[in-house]
Amino acid sequence: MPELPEAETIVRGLRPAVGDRMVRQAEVVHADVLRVPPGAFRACVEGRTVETVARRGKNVVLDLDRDGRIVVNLGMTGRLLPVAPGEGATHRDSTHPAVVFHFEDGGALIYDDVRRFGAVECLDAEAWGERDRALGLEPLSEDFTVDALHDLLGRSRSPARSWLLDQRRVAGVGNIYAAEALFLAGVHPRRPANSLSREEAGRLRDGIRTVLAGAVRAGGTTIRDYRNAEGGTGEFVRQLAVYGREEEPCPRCDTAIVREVFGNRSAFLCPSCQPAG
DNA sequence: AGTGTATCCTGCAGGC
DNA sequence: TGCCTGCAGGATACAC
Repeated sequence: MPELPEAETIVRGLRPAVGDRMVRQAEVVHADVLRVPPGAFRACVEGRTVETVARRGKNVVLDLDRDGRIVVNLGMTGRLLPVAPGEGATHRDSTHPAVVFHFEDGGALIYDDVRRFGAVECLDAEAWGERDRALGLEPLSEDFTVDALHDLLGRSRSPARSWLLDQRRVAGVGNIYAAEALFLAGVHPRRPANSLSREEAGRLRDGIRTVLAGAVRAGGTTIRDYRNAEGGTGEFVRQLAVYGREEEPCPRCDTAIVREVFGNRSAFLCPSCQPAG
């Protein structure tokens, strides 16, 4: 998906576009991105006002009046496309609309998703609290310390890459940034999480923050589908060291980058900078 | 507890 | 041109 930097970029683009607007009607084009029947979803959102836009992990959170929230997980190909009032509730980049929020002022917000792996939910305070607690540390927050990371890593023997993809531990890292962070830390993706020394945990913490912050600055990474709220691409792809660069030279040592498949996903690594256990 | 596998769905690139 | 296979920023459920 859109990982943390893409979600953050979308949130920043959406803020000026959707704040203080009342949802007059939610048009459900593809109910499979909902987790409840369309009628229940519509009843939850219609007549409520979007107050602010936030992010939690990879999720875009639209805060509603009366303590409700629209929570959007963009899956692999989800997009949130705002439409200004008077533009007719369509968007030139919307090829596969799944849910269209029609605002009272004539504007709209389109949730578009080619593969429909994403999810759009309307949660009350309690359900959101539960969801929030199920998600792990925010990697760009102050809480994400070396001690916290090292302690969490120590509780699991799963491979470091799989560990990073689990949103219950650290929220927001996906396959691209896991590959990049592990490269920066010099840690092989298959290394058991609990085998990382404190020093390695420190490098991993720094690597995660460096790569996520850099990607936010570049507006995210567009491989194919990702677009920000303005329909533009993310330029971090130029700065990727290993992801998608099989057989290309490692930027640090020129050794050929290797692709290894495990846990159903491709891992990319430099066999020289990231030695196996 | 961890892992391999399958599933949801569509589109695109590459090989023949 | 067309057909086929493999692949994709995610998440989950299942059998070992």
